[in-house]
Amino acid sequence: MAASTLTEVARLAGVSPATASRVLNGSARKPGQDIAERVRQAADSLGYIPNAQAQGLAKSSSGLIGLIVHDIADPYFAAIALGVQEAAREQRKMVLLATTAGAPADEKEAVAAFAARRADSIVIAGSRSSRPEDKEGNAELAAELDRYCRNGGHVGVVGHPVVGATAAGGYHVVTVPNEELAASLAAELTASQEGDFVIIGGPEGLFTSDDRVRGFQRGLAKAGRHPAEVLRSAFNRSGGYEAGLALAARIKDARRDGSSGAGSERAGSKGTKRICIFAVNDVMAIGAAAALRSEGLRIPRDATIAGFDDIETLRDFRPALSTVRLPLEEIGRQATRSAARADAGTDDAEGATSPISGQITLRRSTETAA
Amino acid sequence: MAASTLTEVARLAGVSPATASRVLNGSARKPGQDIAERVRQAADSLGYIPNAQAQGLAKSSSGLIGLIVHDIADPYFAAIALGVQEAAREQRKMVLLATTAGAPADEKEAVAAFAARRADSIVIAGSRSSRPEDKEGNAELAAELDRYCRNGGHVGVVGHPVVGATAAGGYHVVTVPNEELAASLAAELTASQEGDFVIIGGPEGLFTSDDRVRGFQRGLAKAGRHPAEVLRSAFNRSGGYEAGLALAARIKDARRDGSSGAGSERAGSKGTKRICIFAVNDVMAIGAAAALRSEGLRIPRDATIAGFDDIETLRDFRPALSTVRLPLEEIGRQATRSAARADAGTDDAEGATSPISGQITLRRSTETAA
DNA sequence: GCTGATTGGGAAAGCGCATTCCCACTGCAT
DNA sequence: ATGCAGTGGGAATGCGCTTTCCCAATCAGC
Repeated sequence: MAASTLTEVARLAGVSPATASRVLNGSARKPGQDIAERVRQAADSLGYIPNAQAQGLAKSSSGLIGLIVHDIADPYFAAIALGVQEAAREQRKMVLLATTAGAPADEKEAVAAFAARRADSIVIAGSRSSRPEDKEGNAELAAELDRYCRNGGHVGVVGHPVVGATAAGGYHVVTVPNEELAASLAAELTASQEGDFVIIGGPEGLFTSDDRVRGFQRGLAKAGRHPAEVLRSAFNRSGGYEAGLALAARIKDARRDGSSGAGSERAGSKGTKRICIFAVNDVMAIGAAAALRSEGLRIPRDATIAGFDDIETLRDFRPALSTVRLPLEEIGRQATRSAARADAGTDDAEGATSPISGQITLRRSTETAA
Repeated sequence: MAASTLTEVARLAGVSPATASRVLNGSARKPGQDIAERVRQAADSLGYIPNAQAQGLAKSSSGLIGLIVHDIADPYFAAIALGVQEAAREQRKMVLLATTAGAPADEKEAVAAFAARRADSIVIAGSRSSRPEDKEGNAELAAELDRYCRNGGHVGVVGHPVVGATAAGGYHVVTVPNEELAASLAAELTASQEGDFVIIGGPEGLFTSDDRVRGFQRGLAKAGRHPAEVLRSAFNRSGGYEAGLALAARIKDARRDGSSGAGSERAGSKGTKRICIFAVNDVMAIGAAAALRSEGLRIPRDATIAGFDDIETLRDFRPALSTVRLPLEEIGRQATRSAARADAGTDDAEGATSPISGQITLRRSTETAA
């Protein structure tokens, strides 16, 4: 038994397909009460479900929102995805998910697939990169996105504008003040941290990471500190772990070198106060913390550490992680809404979404009292 | 500029749409080399992207896989989603995501939406429930799923069969041996835990939760322990937290009552050894642990605790959580594959996926040495 | 009671593609 | 030279729906 069609419903109700269509799927013209009733009854006696593909073809709009993330299992993206999902629901649309591991080539492919499905809008989360090896991929991605926009699509971008995008009206970026927030974080930290700062960053060229690094350095400079050394590794937990391992070795070395003095200074003498680590995201921070711990170092005793994002699942981590809270769900919602609003032709200035802001959240991992 | 169509490409290449279709989208008939080349050039000079909706309409298959989860931000579901995503990619399909908070009514709606989009298969993760208030919703959900199956759809179910499903060939359940694993966990725990066991479960009627509770009790019984008391609360972190708060109070009371004796016994005398808490999933366990900690209790000193799932993001939690490792990604993959295989008409017995198994993983949170 | 405006329903033309059917042509064997 | 299978391309149909256009019937206004 194949799914029943509008025509069957119409026949059963004794009306034309046109009329059936008008009553079942909101049309401007409302058929008479009696007829409408007949059609409706016929419809659910047959268990009629409209074929969205056909509807889409006819109306040329699909009710689909494409979402591109690096990794849906990463809580950062999962939170954004939840927001997107909610916004989609408001618009009575469904979301098509693509995970790309951040590879521009895959992202391009995803965009093409979304375009093929005539997604009404697409939301692209996850940092763009400007790494040389991604250059070509980025260009293709931008071209694909541009084409999508020129064909009437709208894309909501989380964070940074897409590199090389030229289609004017199609892009709607939700700006996340990564740099400012990182600067503020640095400012607050300098108040309590006496030792040197070290930054664990993602690969160079990853915008989100670069912004946060830059902001943090700026904050340090403003506070009269010298710039932090920057360790680069993968933008995930294991990246953080690796960097953490390197730092652990260094901390231990420093301690050994200076261990001649009395035991009053906890992290060696020689002017080397306890270092403060800033990892550009929470997941990396957790990885780094795990590495330190595995090397017998304790936080905040032997080193302090701060992250970024304030991932909900990680809030129960101990010592509680100092970080910058970002309204991830809201970010996802806004990206989705802004793209949709433009899609609907509503004036973008009207009901513009409030700018994203974050909140410095100092917790145990950077306490210096102990 | 609207997206270009097959017809335009054909015209530019000087061939008929039929031929263009044959060369651009794999058909049984392969046009000649020269013509194929002409068409392909025309296609990408126009930036042609096939309209998947139209293709779907014509072929009546959409290349879509519907995925239903309770909450994509829950790491459990996120991990499954990742597996589904991977399997979808193998099949060159895209996944449509729906989050339903576990409400059968929403799930029914999601199924209908998937059916409307003619999803080739749908994967439904997240525990079904048999709670009385969900009864009606469940029936409707089952009806909707049945209808979807009768219309040729295939559904992959994670965990428990859908209640009330009658369509024979359409369902493919990936069985997770929750009960057995919980029993094994109990068995292993009884070896080291001397005190009473307490179970923090989800709402009664949630299959996953019920299975784990039942299995755990069975394991206890087998080891000659008396059944654990079962505390019920929400199947998420805050549920665990609440229950944890209640337990904390109880532990403190017990300790106060028996605090007359010498300080050698850590958790009061009076025969009340330190209790062992089994939370039916990791997230709840973390919540409970947080509650205990907030009440000044320490794990495993004042109480031990174990979870279930071995959520990756939670592995860095300290004390490390004893739990049961479940191959969540693999579960997602299998659910997706089994539904797809049936869809493709491949013999299901052939290349049948290996049964899911878990692994008891004891860590610090249940250590009794300290 | 007649005209013009309005309403309410149906017929039909696509939306973009796959696919079946048909036809012209080639190459081979007879 | 003639017939045949085989090959490669095009015409046409239909997937299920929306929407424009058209037409009959109703209503108001004079």
